[in-house]
Amino acid sequence: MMADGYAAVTSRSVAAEAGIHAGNVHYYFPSIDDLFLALLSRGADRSLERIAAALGSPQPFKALWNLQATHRGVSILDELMAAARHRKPLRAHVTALAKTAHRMQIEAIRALMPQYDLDEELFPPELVAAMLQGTALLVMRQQALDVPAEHENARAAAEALIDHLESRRDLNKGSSR
Amino acid sequence: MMADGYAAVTSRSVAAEAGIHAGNVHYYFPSIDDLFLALLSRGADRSLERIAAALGSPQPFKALWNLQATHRGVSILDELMAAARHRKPLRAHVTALAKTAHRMQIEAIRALMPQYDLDEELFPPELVAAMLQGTALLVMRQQALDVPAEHENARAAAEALIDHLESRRDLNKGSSR
DNA sequence: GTCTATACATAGATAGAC
DNA sequence: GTCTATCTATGTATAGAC
Repeated sequence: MMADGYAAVTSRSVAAEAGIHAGNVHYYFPSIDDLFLALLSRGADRSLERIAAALGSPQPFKALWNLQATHRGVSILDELMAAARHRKPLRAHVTALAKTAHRMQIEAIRALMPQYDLDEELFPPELVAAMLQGTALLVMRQQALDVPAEHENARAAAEALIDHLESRRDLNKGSSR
Repeated sequence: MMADGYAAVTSRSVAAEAGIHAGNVHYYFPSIDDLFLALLSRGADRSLERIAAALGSPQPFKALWNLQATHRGVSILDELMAAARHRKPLRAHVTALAKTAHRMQIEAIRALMPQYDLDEELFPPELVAAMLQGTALLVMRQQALDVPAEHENARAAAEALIDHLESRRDLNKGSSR
């Protein structure tokens, strides 16, 4: 799926990859959508756990960035979202996961905002979340498309900015003691 | 394509939509990839023109945001990028367009940076471009997935931030005269 | 230029042997 | 549980009538 897109995931291609025979795929996953749903639900739990862990870590923004700008699961969900556009049975499940992940982040970021010393008028949690996740998504996509040199600058600059925010947060924590 | 994903674009579905017959689609577009390529190349010129116009407008960041967070062409390119992952003939053309658009923006933003009063150490042009485009991409996607209320906050906050940057730029221009 | 008909390949899914 | 075989549907593409 990652190499050739969701449309390349067929009973036969999956069977070939797994070293079994095509009919057998339907024994475990009656329909192909069931296979995607299994992939999604297995990934969903892990994904939400990882986000929760990142949000509770010592450097939440940095951890969230690392998750969304480097983790394979993000690209898989990206592909599943593309698949959900023409596979109706998937759609509700994918959107539900996206919404849950979104709300988790909004609430956690809202609680963290005071520590990061950002103007909350200009940077409400919804925007911070969208900027963080959106920038990560774009960098991941550039990486998939471009020659390596193209996206490295953006990635490095994003990490430097986040490190800057984290170090400012550390200062705030120190001064509030 | 926008409603059901690129995989729903078939000789028959296109013919039905156009009110003609399936074989006729292949008369104009020998293969389906040719159809996608035609769509891409027609969109590419327009798209680059629109980006150039935005970058040269009185409020470049705002214009770029409006283009990338509201324009239909962005979603089409998004879908074509998904298609390019498993349709090899498309891949080179899609990446070429993405690269060209990317470089145009980087160069223009680099020239504009001094006016926007941003710390260029923290915000190099590559990062500004990635944040702007990435945030727009995410908001567009939220809009496609969520109930309307979900993405409105992020969109409104992004626009307020950009308006803030634009007004600060106007002040700089005024004081430099 | 548009239609009908059709060849060909591949996908989804099921049945039944082993 | 895994295999083979097969049905059915759909998509790509071509040929030839109108």
